[in-house]
Amino acid sequence: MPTNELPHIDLDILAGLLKVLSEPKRLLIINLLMEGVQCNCEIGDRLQLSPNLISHHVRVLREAGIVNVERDATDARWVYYSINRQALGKLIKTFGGFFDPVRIRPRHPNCGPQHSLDAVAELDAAAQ
Amino acid sequence: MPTNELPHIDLDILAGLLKVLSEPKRLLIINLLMEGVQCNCEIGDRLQLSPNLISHHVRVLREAGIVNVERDATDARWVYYSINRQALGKLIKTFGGFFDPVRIRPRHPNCGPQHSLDAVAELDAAAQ
DNA sequence: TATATAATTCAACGTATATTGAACTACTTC
DNA sequence: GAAGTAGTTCAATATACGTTGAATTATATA
Repeated sequence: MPTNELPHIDLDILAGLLKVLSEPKRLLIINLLMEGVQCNCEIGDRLQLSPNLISHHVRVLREAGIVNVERDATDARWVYYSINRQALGKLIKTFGGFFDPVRIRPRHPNCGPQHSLDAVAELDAAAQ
Repeated sequence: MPTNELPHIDLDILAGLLKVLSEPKRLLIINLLMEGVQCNCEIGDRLQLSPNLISHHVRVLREAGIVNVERDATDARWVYYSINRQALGKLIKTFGGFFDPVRIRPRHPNCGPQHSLDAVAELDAAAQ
């Protein structure tokens, strides 16, 4: 009886993604990238963070598929970060799907004192 | 120059919420609660978790405002958990607002070799 | 070739937190 | 009142991870 399970949502993967996004500085970096900022140095200036710390956070974001990284064609010392649009779209779709309040079903106690009052629960369910 | 900041989104608070949700077992608990399950014991049976561990995770969810807790009226030993619909609605709204791909603006390098090509970038921006 | 620069990698540290078992609280039932 | 039950709290442990400074890599310039 798999009841109301969502199709194709691996909660371990979702948890991993959310963990990546649960870091304030990473959210700040994402916010800057969405504004069009792109290189390590400017992020460092705007957020007052050391380059290696930014590298660390961007690496986490990149490995999660949220951020793309590419080097400048004319001067390969510079690296440009950008948001992975597709990944972001998939993310909010998965997130919104799992946490959608519409999924919440009426209570159905299978133990405790309320268990014997199942009939009442059923009425409750019918009434929504 | 606050550029493209979202209105009324505190990234620290959002990060804190996502951290709460970045735990696989907590997502499993939320999933069960959405299915109508409600008491500690059944969650323990379904997820094979010890009662104290469930208490811990539910406490985190409760303190984040995601889960409601109430005791049985006739037998106060039993406690019923439920999802806070309103909190969930606000959550997906905030999440979807912040990570919405529509927010992604064209790159605008303020440093690096591309910086001198600002005119090109402006054209890019105009072309969207 | 030597120096400078942008970014990454590495090692070390401190903190936060999931997990576990035991003790405890509140309540019910016998 | 004694025993049992549902759940919580506590103390201890282990692990994960953000942060820092130093070392390293790769590239460009003088």
